[in-house]
Amino acid sequence: MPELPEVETTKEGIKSHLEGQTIKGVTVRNPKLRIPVPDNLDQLCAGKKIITVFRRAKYILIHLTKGYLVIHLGMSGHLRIVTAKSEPEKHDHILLMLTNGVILRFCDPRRFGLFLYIDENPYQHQLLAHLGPEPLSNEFNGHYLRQKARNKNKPIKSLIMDNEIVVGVGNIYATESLFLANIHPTTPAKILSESMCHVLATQIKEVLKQAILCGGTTLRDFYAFDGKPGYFSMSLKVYGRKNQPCLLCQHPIESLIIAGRNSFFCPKCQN
DNA sequence: CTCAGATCCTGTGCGC
DNA sequence: TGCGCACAGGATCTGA
Repeated sequence: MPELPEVETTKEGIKSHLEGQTIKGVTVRNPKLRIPVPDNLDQLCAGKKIITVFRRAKYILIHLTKGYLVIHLGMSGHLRIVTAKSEPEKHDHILLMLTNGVILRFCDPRRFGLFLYIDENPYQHQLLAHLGPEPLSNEFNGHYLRQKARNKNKPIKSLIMDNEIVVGVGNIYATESLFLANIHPTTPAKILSESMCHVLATQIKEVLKQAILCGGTTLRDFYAFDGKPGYFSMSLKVYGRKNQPCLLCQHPIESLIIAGRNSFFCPKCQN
């Protein structure tokens, strides 16, 4: 489900409900996630205060008076702010209860997500230590992308979805930004000129910014902290539009599997 | 090292 | 209406 805009929307939504509050306790209803939830999570969290809530890549980080919670939504996860009387449902695996009666609920049907506690600086943790730059930072630009692409033979779509190159660009936004940049998704990364890399980096930033403004993309199961969908799906230009006319030239949109992921493109506009 | 493919898991949506 | 199959927004591991 979530790419960077959805995670950003979630983080922004829960932030004000959590910061400054104290954790009463944690209920783990199902610890079986991509990495098992620590079985002493309740002891690790109870009584601690939440200092800040922030995001790095697709991870949501909760800085406690001591230690951090590291949350990843995987493919199908979402977080929701609810009140104590709200009954948890089947896939609500973790309930983080605050002393003021508010509960943060972690729901993840496919269980590809994560909910961990770490003591150390999260940026040094195994999961985050090797991540590339944030796509909306100045560090990520055409020159940087060209340097990373120049010796890579793999499709440009796979390159921009590689978290060590740039974080947060998943299948939808990789597909959309390549369309906006007029670059065919299977183009070997190394043949892209610096100016094409500049256009691509610019379009990645644009499409992510627009999606964040819309509250993310809801295709099927993404809902924000308050249960509302994201509206960027209205703005998708190629994703999911196989056989429909290209919005620029009317040629039917085609699809291809690239590195196991469905990819949509206009063969005329993206040559 | 580089890249493609399989894999973890459940729900949904489609075709028969 | 019911059933089975293909597919889904991610990330990591394996092996060619």
